[in-house]
Amino acid sequence: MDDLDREILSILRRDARTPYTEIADRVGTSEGTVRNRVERLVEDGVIERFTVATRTGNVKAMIEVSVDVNVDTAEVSDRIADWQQVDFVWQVSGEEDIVVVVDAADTDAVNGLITQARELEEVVGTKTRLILNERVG
Amino acid sequence: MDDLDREILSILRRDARTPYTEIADRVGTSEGTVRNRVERLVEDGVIERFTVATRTGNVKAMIEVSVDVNVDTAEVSDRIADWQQVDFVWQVSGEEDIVVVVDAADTDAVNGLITQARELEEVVGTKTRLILNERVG
DNA sequence: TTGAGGATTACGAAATTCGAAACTCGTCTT
DNA sequence: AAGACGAGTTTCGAATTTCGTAATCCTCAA
Repeated sequence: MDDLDREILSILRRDARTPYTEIADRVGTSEGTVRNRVERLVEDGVIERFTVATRTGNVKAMIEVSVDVNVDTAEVSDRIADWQQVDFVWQVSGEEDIVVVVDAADTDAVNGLITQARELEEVVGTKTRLILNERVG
Repeated sequence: MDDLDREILSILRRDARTPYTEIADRVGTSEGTVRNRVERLVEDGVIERFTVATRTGNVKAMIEVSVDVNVDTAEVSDRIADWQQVDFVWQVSGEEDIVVVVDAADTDAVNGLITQARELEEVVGTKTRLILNERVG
């Protein structure tokens, strides 16, 4: 992981469809080198996957979920991850145990998801933040 | 957003480098249609961007940042987004104002980022959660 | 100096993307 | 009912990108 790798990653984070040829021009090397590097980054697990960031709805939100003690947090996370409109589920340290990032049609839909979470046996509380704006690093 | 769009999206979420030709075969249509659809999805903002999910370090964390009143939160977010190791910066509603998702080499590096945040004039406090596990919806 | 191993570059072939024209199919108008 | 129209789809050749592989370059150690 040298600076060249980091430059390539930063280009791919912003647009993963940038051709190797263009990346090569921008970082001052050859297409083959960019290709080798990207292959190695995937191989090493630095690049977990090529994907698309979507916004199918109009509202994104973080729902911080507290679960009861003696609950299998991983199992609850799995169930939540299956819900439509859920982008990510993180198990986290701190006051709450699970953070759910959702992409919903509107605030009503967010509310529905919160309700759905609170209705789970294992869940003892939720705290929600609307995501007003997103930047990529 | 019909079922065909959703099928295409679900393929791209798993591997955004899947060629149009292959997507077309898998969903039973032509390359041109897949191309038109993807272009429209990007146009409409359903696909925000093509990107790579990375894990350059061993620790991911969320740093919740509170800024002073009368501070331009967007501007602070911009500055933070430029830091190495930062994946996302969200402006959020709720107790804190900004959530920073970072991907760091180790807990020391996370600590460094927290310090860096707290050293900003505008920042009045931070609260950090380690991300122990991530699932995709 | 020489050789080995790894990274980089070069280059032709294969695959993919792209632009644009042709086509399909339902709907509206007369 | 015929014709016109528009949105979406398909087709196809050209341009671009990716891919496989062989040659070259570098650096370090003996």
